[in-house]
Amino acid sequence: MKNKASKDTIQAWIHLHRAQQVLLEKVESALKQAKQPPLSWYDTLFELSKEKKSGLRQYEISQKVLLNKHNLSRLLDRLEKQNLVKRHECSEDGRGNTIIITDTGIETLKQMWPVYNQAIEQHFAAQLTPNDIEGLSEILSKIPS
Amino acid sequence: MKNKASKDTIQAWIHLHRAQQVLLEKVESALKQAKQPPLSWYDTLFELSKEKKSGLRQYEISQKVLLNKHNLSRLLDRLEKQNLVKRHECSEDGRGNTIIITDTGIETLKQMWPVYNQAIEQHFAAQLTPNDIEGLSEILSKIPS
DNA sequence: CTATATTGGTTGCAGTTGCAACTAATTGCA
DNA sequence: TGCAATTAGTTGCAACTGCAACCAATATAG
Repeated sequence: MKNKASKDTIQAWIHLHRAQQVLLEKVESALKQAKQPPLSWYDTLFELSKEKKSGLRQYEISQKVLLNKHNLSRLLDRLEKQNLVKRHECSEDGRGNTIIITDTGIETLKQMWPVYNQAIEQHFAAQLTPNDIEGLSEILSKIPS
Repeated sequence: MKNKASKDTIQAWIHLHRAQQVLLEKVESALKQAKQPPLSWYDTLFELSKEKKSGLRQYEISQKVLLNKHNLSRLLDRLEKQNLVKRHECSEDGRGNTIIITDTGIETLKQMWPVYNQAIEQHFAAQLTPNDIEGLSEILSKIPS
């Protein structure tokens, strides 16, 4: 197996690393400026909104948003304190709980989206051609989770 | 100005976001497993190693590694405590200091690189074709810092 | 059916980050 | 020159993250 990355690879890696760092910073600061919660709240609420009725188990959210269980548990504490989600007892598994988004949670999502969306458009999409975007998507989808 | 991102854009954004999250996690955990310091140390030491003789001012490092000054100052505290860098008084500007990498710092960099390199190769490059890599690089270089 | 291993989730602690306030030196401009 | 504005860097505090230890419930194996 190859284990030494070529010059090109390193270059691409650096660009990826840097682009993501820059973009994340812009998105977070756009959210902050609009007095909205951070991106991680969005990601979590978004996953929950797709299962509005049945909710999700913590380990499911954890996989989807790539947050380890410790931090997710505490993120949910914060979300719950703001009434954005609610922990319900889980009938099939006495250890766990089912997380369900509240109406306030849905509302928050709705308020965050335009800010998030606008930041993506401005700092990401506006810098690229439609072709670039399609290519990027295709290439990056090959990286396994 | 457009401010609403298309479906394709969002898809690409999600892939970018996720790929980077996954890759960063793999690299960090490879470093940790090899008992090496985190990536941010590498980035900083690397920039300093390019100016081994003259060193860099904190604000210069800050721009290069995209770390704000508060955090950089404390990162340097940690590096200095490990004797990887040294803060020298700056003759041209009494407020600032010049950071210079030590031999131990260079050594650390040398030890980290194979681990880092191998992780990039395995989790990133090995998943893509050379064409992908070149394309990715070209596209992402358009995102301004 | 019991003992053990595994899994889902929480908690305490130490380390890191972000923010705001601060000091000190430098620059700019009247 | 002399005073306000800016810049370089540090520090205190609160929030967040990672890690290890932990509890409780379920799955598994003898």
